[in-house]
Order: sequence, then C-alpha cells, then structure tokens
Amino acid sequence: MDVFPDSRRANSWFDRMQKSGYRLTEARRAVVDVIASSDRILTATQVFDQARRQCDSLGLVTVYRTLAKLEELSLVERVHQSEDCHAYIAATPDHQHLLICQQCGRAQFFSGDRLEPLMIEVAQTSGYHISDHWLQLFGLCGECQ
Amino acid sequence: MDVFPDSRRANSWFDRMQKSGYRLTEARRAVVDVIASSDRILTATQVFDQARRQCDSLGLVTVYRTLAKLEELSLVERVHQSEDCHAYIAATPDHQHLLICQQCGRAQFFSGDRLEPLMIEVAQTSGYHISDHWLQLFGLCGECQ
DNA sequence: ATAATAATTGATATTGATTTTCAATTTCAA
DNA sequence: TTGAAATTGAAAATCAATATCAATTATTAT
Repeated sequence: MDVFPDSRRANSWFDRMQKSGYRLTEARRAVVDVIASSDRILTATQVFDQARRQCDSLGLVTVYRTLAKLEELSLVERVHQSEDCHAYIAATPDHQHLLICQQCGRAQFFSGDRLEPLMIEVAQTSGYHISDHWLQLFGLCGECQ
Repeated sequence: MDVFPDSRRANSWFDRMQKSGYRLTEARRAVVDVIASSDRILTATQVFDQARRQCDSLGLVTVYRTLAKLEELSLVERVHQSEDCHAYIAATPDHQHLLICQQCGRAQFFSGDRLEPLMIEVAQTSGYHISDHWLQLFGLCGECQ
C-alpha cells in the first residue's frame, strides 16, 4: 500500500481544488483534513463530527458540498455496504478494490483481481456489453478480530 | 439460467411464507407476483406501481413490509448500484453474482468467479479475516445496446 | 493595502425514502 | 361461524440529502 503522509495528502488535495477554481476555506480545510487522513470509511455525519473539532462553525451542508466536490475530482469515492450505504473514503488513483472491516470501518485497497476472463465469458453467454465491475471484500481487520 | 415459470416461483414463495407463519393476503400476493416474475431489479416504488394494478387498495407501506419479509426468508435480495441504492430482485438459492443492465435494470445471475486464491492472498497480506464478498458487473443488456 | 466581486457559508426549509403508530380490517384456527 | 391475532393503509414521524437565501469570506484588480 501507498504510504502517504496525511498532511501531504490533504495539501495535494487542496492544490487540486485550487487548480480547479475552488477557493480555500477554513471549512473545506477541516473536511479535507478529516477524510484525507482517515483509514476508515466515514459517513457525512462522521466527517462532520470530526471536522467540527477543527472548525466549530462548520455546517453539515458544507460537508455534503465538499464531499461532492472531492468525489467529482476523484479524490474520494463513495463506499457501499449492505446497510449504511453512503460512506466515503480517500480514493486511489487507479481503479482498485476495497477490503472493509465490518466492525470499525477500517479499509484498504487491493488489486490483482483476475476478472477479465470471467467478464469475457459472462459477456458472451449473456449478450451484455459489460462496462464496469464492482468487487469488495468484507471481514474483520487485525484489531477487531 | 434456471428457467422457472413465473407463477410457480410466486407460489413457492407463498408456500415458504405460509410455512414461516405468515398469512396469505391479497396485498402480499400482489407484491410477490410482481417481484417473483420480474427479470429486472425494482425499487419499492416500482413494485408498488406494478402491484397496485393487481390490488388497488395496496399501500406503499405494505410493499416495504413484504419486501423485508421476503428478504428475511432469502427469497429476494437487495441490489446496490452507484446511485439509486435500494432495489430488489428475486434471489438465487446459492450465492451468485449479479450482472445488471444500467439502462433498463434487467439483471441475471452468474457464477464461476475464481476469487478464492485472491481472497486468500488478500487475507494474508492484510491480516483481515475475510468473511464475505461482493462482485457485480454492470453494462448494457442485448436489448439496450 | 483596499475595495469590488464572486464564491462560499450556515441556518432554515424542503424533499424523498423509509419507519412507526394506530384504529380498522382480514385471515385462520378452533 | 366466530374470535384472537396478524395484517392493513392512512397519517405522522424520522432520517439523509438538497435547495434557498442573506450574510460572510476569499480572491482579483486596483
């Protein structure tokens, strides 16, 4: 896994946002800091609670708005689970898959699925044109076992 | 794919529900008929609209309640997509994976993923205990291309 | 630095999906 | 056929997410 010092990631996100024409505000700084440095999936409300410690005027609305912008820039991605659907996590540059701890939400990406042959086979037998796929693994992380 | 005459599937679901102590009502019959015979994923509202043709006193609440019971009996399963998260489809007895048309929602199950080796590898390198996995393919069905 | 302007903010109201409550109705077993 | 218990749908409540809007703030040009 890519080891990326937290503050460096937050700063690089800030650069990206600035280059995209977004202004750099206290509220956004707080939201970005929280998600950029978290190794767990977080709901909007969880981001709000944590970011509020850094910016106590922060509103939940701004969390949603900032998350939407970060998602648009492919810096964070939405994470789905059986229930509790809309959580977020810092994205990887390449398209990788998630391994999620069902207890604490700690998540990490992995790659190396060998799905191409299966996808070709399924495309042939089904007649579908396949354009996307989802793979996620669930379980318990080392600390939660 | 398993070819299962629609009304037979609906009837077998009804048997299952009865054996589980649920009463057989007009409203449930309508909801069950709709999902049991659909080859597309359906939201609660879509089920409601279609089932209402068969039972015009039907309330949306009963749709939710019946879906919850069918899910509890593993007869239907919840389907997740990028947006529009909670749709439903008739489940397969064994744990298979879904191929979904992003245009019309037509879906079919497939099996034969060779994920075991990957899961073992990821478990080893991550230290997670992996207990579950999700695999879904998205694209366009023959009719929607 | 300062002022102008355009983006951003948070409070509030609104939406839409789902759940809860509850009195009336319906199923099923006796 | 009858009565108890489950089920129903309407209405109210909840919850996450979005839209509105006047006040604030970051940036640009001066």
